[in-house]
Amino acid sequence: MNSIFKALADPTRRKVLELLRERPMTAGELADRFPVSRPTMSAHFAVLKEADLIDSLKIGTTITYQLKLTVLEDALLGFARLFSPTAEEPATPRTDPTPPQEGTTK
Amino acid sequence: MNSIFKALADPTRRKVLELLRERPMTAGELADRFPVSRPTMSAHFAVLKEADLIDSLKIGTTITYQLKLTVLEDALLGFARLFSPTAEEPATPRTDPTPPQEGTTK
DNA sequence: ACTAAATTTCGATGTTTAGCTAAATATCGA
DNA sequence: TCGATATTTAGCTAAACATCGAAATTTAGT
Repeated sequence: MNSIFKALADPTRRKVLELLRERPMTAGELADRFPVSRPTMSAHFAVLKEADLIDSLKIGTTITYQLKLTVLEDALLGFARLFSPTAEEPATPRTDPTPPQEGTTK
Repeated sequence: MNSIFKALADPTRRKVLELLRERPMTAGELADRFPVSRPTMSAHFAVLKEADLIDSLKIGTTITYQLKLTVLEDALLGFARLFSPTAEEPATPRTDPTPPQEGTTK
């Protein structure tokens, strides 16, 4: 829980999550969109993964990252609900967009 | 916006916000509930204030802090909505709990 | 086996942050 | 004005963090 907020505290990482909202992307693809080095991006990915906000799937030499939407939402809404228990309901009983898949890169 | 997430990244600060959810409290009152020194708590208050998440009102020697609920909610839900535009609506058109008050301590 | 490509790990550096104690500031009540 | 109380500022240390370039790792293709 703390790790999620820590992960969200950095603008680069938030942007990464936003990019992954649309579709999964490879590490290189993501890195190309930021003005920092690849090792730096790699570290950001590690933080996001540590927080369980993304999944990684290795295919050949490339690693594809995918947003774990439900984890992010549960954390955000769970926290928000702490402050206004009446307000935000679970709302969309979403059909889990995470397909059976455990590609957690070894 | 970044300052808000930075502020939320620390567990002590999140707890402070939770305490203020119920009612405004003085700096000393809050400090008594944490196992850290008053100066340290003061620094946390400064971060929360910098992020515009709390208001301070000085009466005599004591400073009362109050949660700015709408700021917190707007940030949280605004960000959450980035990821599932369909899901969470503004919901409760809340009657602003912040009374006309500009006690921003000097 | 060799080479190229994608990504991470390693080691170093500068910045930020949380924490402390001690001192300063402000306000109240006597 | 004095003394007590509430809070912050100042000055510090230690740990955490973001960043880099260079090297290591892994895999694909020839």
